[in-house]
Amino acid sequence: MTGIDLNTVEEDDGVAQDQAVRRRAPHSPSSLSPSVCLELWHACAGPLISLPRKGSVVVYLPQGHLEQLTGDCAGGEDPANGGPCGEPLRCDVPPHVFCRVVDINLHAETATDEVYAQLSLVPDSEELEKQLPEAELEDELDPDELVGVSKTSVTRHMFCKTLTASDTSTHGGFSVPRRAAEDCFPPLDYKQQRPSQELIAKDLHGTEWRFRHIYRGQPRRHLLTTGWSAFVNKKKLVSGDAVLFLRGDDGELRLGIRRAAPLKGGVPCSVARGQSPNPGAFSSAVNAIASKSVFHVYYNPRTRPSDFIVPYGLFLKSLKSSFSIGMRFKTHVEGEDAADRRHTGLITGVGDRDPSRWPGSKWKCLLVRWDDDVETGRQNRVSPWEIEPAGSVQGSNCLSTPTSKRAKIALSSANPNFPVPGGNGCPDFGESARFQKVLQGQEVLGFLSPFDGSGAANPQFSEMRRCIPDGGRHMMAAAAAARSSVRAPLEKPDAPCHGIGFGEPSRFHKVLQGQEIFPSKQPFPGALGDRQAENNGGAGTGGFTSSSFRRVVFAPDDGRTSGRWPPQLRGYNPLVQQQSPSPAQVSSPSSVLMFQQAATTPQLPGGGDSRYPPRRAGNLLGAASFSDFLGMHVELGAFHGRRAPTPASDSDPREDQESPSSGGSSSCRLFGFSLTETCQGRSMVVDGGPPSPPQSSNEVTAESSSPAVPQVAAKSMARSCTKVSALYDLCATPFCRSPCFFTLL
Amino acid sequence: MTGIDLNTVEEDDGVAQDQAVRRRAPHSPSSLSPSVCLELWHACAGPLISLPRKGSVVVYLPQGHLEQLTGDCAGGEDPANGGPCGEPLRCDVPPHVFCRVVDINLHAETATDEVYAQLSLVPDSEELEKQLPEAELEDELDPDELVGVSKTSVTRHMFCKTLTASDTSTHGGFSVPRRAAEDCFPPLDYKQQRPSQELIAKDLHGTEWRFRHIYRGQPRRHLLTTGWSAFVNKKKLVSGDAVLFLRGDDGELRLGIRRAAPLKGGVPCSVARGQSPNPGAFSSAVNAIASKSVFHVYYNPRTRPSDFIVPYGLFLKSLKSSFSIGMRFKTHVEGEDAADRRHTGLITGVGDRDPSRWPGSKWKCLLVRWDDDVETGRQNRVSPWEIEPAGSVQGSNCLSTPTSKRAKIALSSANPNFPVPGGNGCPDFGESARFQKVLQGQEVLGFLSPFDGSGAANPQFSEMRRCIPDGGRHMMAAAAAARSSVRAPLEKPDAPCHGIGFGEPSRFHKVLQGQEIFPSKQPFPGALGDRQAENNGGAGTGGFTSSSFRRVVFAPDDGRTSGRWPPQLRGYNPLVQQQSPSPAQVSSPSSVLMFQQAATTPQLPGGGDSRYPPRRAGNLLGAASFSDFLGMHVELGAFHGRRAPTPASDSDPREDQESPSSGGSSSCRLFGFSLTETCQGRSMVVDGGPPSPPQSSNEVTAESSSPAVPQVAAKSMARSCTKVSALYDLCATPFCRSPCFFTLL
DNA sequence: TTGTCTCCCTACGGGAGACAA
DNA sequence: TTGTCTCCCGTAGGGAGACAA
Repeated sequence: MTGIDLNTVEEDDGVAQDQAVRRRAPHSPSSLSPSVCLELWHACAGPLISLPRKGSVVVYLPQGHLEQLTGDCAGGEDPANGGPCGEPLRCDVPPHVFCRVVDINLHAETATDEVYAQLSLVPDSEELEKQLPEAELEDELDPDELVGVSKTSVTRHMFCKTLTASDTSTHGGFSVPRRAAEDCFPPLDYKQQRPSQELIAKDLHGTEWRFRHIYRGQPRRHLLTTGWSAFVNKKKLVSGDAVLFLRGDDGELRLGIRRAAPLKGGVPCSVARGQSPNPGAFSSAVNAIASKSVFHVYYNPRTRPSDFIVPYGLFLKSLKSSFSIGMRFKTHVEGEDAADRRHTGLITGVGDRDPSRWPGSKWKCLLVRWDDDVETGRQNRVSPWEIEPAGSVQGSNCLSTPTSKRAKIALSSANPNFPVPGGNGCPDFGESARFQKVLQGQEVLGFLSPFDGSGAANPQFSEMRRCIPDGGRHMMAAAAAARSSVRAPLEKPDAPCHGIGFGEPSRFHKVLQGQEIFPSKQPFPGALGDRQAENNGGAGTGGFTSSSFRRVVFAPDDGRTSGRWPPQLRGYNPLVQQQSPSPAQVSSPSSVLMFQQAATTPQLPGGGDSRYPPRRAGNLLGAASFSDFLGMHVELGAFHGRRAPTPASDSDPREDQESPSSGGSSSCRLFGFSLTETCQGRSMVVDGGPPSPPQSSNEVTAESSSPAVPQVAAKSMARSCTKVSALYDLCATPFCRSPCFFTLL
Repeated sequence: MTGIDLNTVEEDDGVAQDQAVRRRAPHSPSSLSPSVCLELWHACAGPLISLPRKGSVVVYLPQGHLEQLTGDCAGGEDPANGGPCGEPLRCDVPPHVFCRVVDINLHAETATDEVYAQLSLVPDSEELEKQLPEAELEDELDPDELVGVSKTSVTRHMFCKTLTASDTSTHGGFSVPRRAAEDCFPPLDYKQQRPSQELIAKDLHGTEWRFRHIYRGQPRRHLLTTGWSAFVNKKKLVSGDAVLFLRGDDGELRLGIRRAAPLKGGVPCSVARGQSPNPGAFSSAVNAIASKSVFHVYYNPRTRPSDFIVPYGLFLKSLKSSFSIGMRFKTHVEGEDAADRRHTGLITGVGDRDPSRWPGSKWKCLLVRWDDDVETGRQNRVSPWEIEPAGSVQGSNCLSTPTSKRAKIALSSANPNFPVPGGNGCPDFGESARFQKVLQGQEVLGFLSPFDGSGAANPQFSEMRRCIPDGGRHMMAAAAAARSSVRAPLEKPDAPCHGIGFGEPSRFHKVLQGQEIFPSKQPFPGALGDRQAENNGGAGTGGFTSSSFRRVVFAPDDGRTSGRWPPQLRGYNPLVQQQSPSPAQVSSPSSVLMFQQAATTPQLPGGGDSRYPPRRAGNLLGAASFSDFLGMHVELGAFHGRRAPTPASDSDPREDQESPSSGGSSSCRLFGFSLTETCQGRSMVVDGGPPSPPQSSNEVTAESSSPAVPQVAAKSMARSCTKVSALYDLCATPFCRSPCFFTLL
């Protein structure tokens, strides 16, 4: 009311009665503007959303597609009925169609702001088959950027808050968490008795929203008042939904929504997306496959994952895996109604789901019996890439055999909910409720302390690697799938695998709910403060020495490129890796999540608010970067879940020293796996030849285009990537199980 | 507030928060309920809306269809560019496809309440060609009911009011015109100090709306208060929109909307109607034609008329008409932006619009130059059925030659805006603004005094009939259409044309705006009152003697069967015709239109409110019946427009005597054309044989199945119908030009 | 630090008669 | 007869500090 242009509640249905309030940005009429909105899109989609990158290869399973389109994927039915075979649909397509992702378009529903993506696929099997032997791992490691992700995107500050009842009530405004306001909003003139300003934020559609931002009350707090209720009403926000603010480097505010539940009563998605009815979608796909032309699938982060589009690497891995009757497995099944749960079961059969139409299809080729039969309606058929072998196995899967070291580490964890760092080769997710939260799409912050600095033994690593079967590699375009054969990929099975810690348990818990604050007004200093130095020496995490390297680490565009190797994994100069800062102090539990990415103007850690010590390297990855880890190729979320939080408390970084995995060595590590040592001491066997350097190496170098970065960094990177690919094979964890949440609406 | 269940303003987008307010009628879940909603549909569509009846034959012009779908109908382009021929669309369909209307489904947009109809067409050329020689006129006169129109539909009372600013303001309710309230709403207990009641009305979707109806104020007036603003908000009504209430015989209230302008910001119609995109619509039509299977076109009363579906009869007539270069014509062109205007022009060329793809097509085969070139964007090509020969003709079109009498009559009109009754054979529309209103879909009440009671000569009629060219009759299913041959339509250009009066000018004006009240709480008495008798003698209009005849006139189902011959024209017993009542006094100008159709309980004209004298026959037709005249076969609106209002003032029926056209003769007349006289003195030349009696004659007789109606009435009717069919041929007036407003969305 | 509550106050809008076209 | 105005009044809801978790 103090001179600020007030927003009024507008009527619905597009009859804008108050044109002055919401103004469409002239430069972004209807599609998403390239840079900021990409970040916003991913922020709204949630960190678990991974998209294949443009140019990557996926496996399209028409059988699964058809089942989903015909609503026949409910599962739990008699497996003998053959699924949707009764229908007179032409299905003269192979069961596995290799496709190249030629385009990815990010969209947001006009009515609901719900984000979705359209993937354009082109059948591409011949080329793939030719390239297979060499391209296999390369493909998994290909660090190309996700399409559309701006490489020049810049530092952003953002926060995400789940709306409270007060936030959505008609009577008040929006209570802005203090640090969020300080970090994302322009500073107020606190000298005034009741400082206030007008904020203008653009949503995904480029529509401007104006809010009065005031700092008042006793005690003082930040509030959005005028304009807020209009926004709530217009977006039909309810308590439980989350809003996120994102500040670009230019100071421009972006505003996103993540709803707790899909907005009811809206236009059906298929209509809103101009999608033809279901049967047509499939037939068009079939036609496109026959003519090797492009077809489209829609990706909705909200809908139940469907695995009829599988990342190439994951599919390869599932082919390599040997699943035999009697083998126990575990997976993560997302029920339609209940929260996500982790389930285990027993493989009771292996066979085609539709022998007549798609013989040899891997789609739902495994018959399983779940341990908890109480929950009916669960599918008794799964696809190989949906599951992973579990603990006590009758079959011969070495993944289930933890090394003695790991077992010891795991046992050292007093809290079963938070397994000790390092985990084991067949990791346990611990208490499932945590993952529940994670899988609901709440934020997961980067708790990956990339490397713990120890160059300890890595035989375990190669050992596990050796166990990965690679049979089925030649079944690529197969109409008949073979059972996987065992193959030893690594000659040195004892690669070290040191885990790194998460934060202290409660914090970890909160973060998994997406409510954690990662406070830091400015990114991390070029020079290390005391606590950082302490971390470097004690916990073995490295600090940064130059902002250019930091930029490599935090490159925000990477933070949006789910399904890709995050820069940290593409290759890492050990020098750089030793300089990761220590984690910042974690604020009290709240429903606010803050993202902190790269800073253009590095600051001393002690600068700003000294109450918040610099964060450690793991945190530096940030939620956005962490979402990379949940991508298709490296489902690092699995690692994440397996990891125990680091014993180091944020309030006392010295606790890092107590981490069993932080042995003080300075080797390059990833989640406790010492990558550098693996590279140094052992040679990796990558299918008949040295690993080809990832394409991205130069790119990353160029990105962090400091002349100080030698070309050798790229080579190191390449080796690291190779190791990571081995890691990837180890990571067929529940997070990997549903790597892509594709759905054709 | 007095115990009535209040409606609250609900939120939009279907998230019904107040379920109690709007309740979906259990028996009409989503489609229109048969009886009441049919009337409501037509009421909402407006009286100018004419649909072909089920089973009738139309001509489908794929060329026009395609042009509309591809947005190529804007016209005004260089005619040499050939239109949309550049596109690679298959067009192996004949230019004229005769189709039978196998189904008509009435719909209403969920979001906007906008009414539309879906027509199901089946190509039917062979049958037609066989039946042509005999079926030609029969088809035109076929009095079958419009599909779905219940023949048992009963008396309804309805009114339509254009909303005022007060009606739509947030501050008040809806001011109900007194007579409307008394006629349509249940009576209030006027003994109370402030009588009120709750009204429940269902809209087109069956949704119930509740309103508090109160009678208060000083002076007293009827108001809808509580619930009204909710309705206004929900329907997004604005000042200028019209609401109509319709009371069924069961007392059930129906509620419709007729918007002044299409609701902006709504869902595109094509989406709302589940219609595939444009190109698909055409190809499906093409396929259906090839396979002689059904296809659908959508009819939207709001959209710009498109003539790619033409009534069979009209098409035939256009084939018979001779259009030659240099001939002047007139038409009614509805501009996209401006109001509807009448235009004249000169035919400058005759030739195929797309010689390569549709040689011989009549579609836009006439090149024209408009008289007023100022308005750009006008199509310089028209189809023959869009125009009519106009005044000064180089060709030999008798229609353009006014009789001396008519000229005299026209001159006798002091007010050029309201030409005297009778008009002339080549009528002038007079001031176009009036017709603007009519064509905007506002109500047009029945000003047709069907027959003036005299059984006088009808030579003029047969003369006109004789003039009907029959060339082109054998071009029916032609892929190559022949140019129509020139032929002298009338041998006696000076046939008498006696007009009958409309109301007094201002009233006429109001009615053309659709705002006239035709007050009468109950239909018209069996016995004539004084004024009625006065009218009968003076103006030559007949009064009714029995309610059964009256029922013929007012049959409500007829009022919904646009595009058919109204019963009055199917055949009329002169005895009956002499008994048409005189017009009731017209109330003061208002924005209310009341419909009064057949009454089950006849009342004395002097009964009820004596301030409102009985109406004359012309008014008795009522708007609903009048809409028949605007149908495809007889676009009587043209006549109507041509007619001058009767000089007889409603307040003084004796003025009828002053009408130059009501010269006291007692001949059977239609809009000044003495039908009986025409029929008697001249023989009709109908293509090698006497005119076959229209099918409708018996039917009408049966409809007015009073035993008092002798069979001779049917014969007389037949003759009248024949005459009318000749009239029809004469009536290729602007109203005829766009007889069907078909559009494929 | 922030969610919720209560108080205060304004604006909106519904209902009524007044008044005039 | 009815469109508009103005008055009256109830209520929704926005903004503020109080208070407590």
